[in-house]
Amino acid sequence: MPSSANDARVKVLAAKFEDLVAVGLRQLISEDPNLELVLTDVPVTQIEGEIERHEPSVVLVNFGTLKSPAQVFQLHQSYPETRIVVLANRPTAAECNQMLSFGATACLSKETEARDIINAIHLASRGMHVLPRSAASGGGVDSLNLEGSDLLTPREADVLELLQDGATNAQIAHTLSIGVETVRTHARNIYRKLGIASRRDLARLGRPEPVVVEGPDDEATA
Amino acid sequence: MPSSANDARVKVLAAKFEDLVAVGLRQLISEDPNLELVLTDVPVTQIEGEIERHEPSVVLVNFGTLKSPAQVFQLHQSYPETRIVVLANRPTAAECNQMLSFGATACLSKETEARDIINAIHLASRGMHVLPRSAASGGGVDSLNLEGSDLLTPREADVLELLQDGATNAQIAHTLSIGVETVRTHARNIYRKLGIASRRDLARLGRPEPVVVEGPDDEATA
DNA sequence: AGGAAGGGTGAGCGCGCTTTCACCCTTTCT
DNA sequence: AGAAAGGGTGAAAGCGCGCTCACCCTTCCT
Repeated sequence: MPSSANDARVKVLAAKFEDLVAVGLRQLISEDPNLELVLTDVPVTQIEGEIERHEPSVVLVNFGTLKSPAQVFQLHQSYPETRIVVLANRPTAAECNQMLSFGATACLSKETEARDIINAIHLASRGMHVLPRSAASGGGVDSLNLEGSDLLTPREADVLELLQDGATNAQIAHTLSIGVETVRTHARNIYRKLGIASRRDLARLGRPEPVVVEGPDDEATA
Repeated sequence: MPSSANDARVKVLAAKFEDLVAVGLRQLISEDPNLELVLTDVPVTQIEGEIERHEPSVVLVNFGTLKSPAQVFQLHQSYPETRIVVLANRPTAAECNQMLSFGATACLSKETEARDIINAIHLASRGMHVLPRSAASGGGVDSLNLEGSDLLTPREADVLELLQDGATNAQIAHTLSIGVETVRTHARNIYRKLGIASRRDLARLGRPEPVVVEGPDDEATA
């Protein structure tokens, strides 16, 4: 064996899955001496907290139970060191690419063979991307049009950043030197693309602990 | 009993690599009981023939020694069942995506850890895509622009198909109901994108055995 | 030598996306 | 109730890309 003790076991955290899937994951991961399952059945609302607590290398999330596709984005923003592996039922190429563009490292079908899921976890733990057959390959040179579906435009990314800082539309408009109506348009498109409904969804997704004690503003009124 | 003897060992064929890399590959693959290395050090000009002879599930090709990026495309066209794993020195995201769009199943850096290369071979043998860290992930929602670099447009794919059939520019123009000048423009762009110089390169790439005995024409003058 | 092919450049048209803004409405919070 | 935010629609301008074609040149092959 070239490598056995050069690094600790890969810590894996699994979100909530269907019972059968969860049992299978537990079994498979426990069988691999190089994988360590630190926690399973984590509800989507508590993933951030548990990542903070256990600092896993890989987190397995269930596409079907995500609050929104944007949760992957938020997880990646909050914990860029943690590799996100998305398990979906029958992911389309578009879905996989959206997941990747939101920061996921791998996107797998739940129909994937067990050994391949384990392989993918290993690869993902070291940053490599794994995608199912369907994605990234349509059959030839032509029929290939992944990417570009629900990605944020550069301007939308600008607005998103300020949105995450808690700025109002008027503040964003002033900062970017554009009109408030334009900011509202960008915000609408961001919400639609990220699959959320409001800036409060954004805030909720981004923060592990809500801690909204309704206190006075701290620094926003610079 | 997830899977143990439900399928034969995965047959792997390795193209010509640097000596050290080749030795390492041989050692690694022979260590894996589920992998079978059928042939190594295959020169690029003989890959087609050896694929035909051994029918491997996976072929490892060396990006640096490819005749052109289009060789991957040609291999995929000729043997769609064989998964192509490209090993490159330090592949850029663009290169990896070009390889994928040309039909490769995985694109790896030679710096990849040994166990990950083996994992990737397994995943690739079942059609899953594996990409290095650098590819498919730029950092966030914005800086992400993979794909769309050197892909053929639908019209170019039309022209390529006829080009592969050996049609002249005039015949292609007539078939597609466009002008010869337009065909020449498409052809130029195809050659540039595929990294080749002429339709004869295309023909050479597509045929396992060159058989250019410098003799009289055999079939061109149909 | 003549024809086919290839390389370079540029031009026009159409389509889709991005960015900007405007107007309408409802919902939510204070 | 008023302000902020959100949803829907639409429109105009700009940009890039794909497709089409044209003109110039050189190279290759017979």
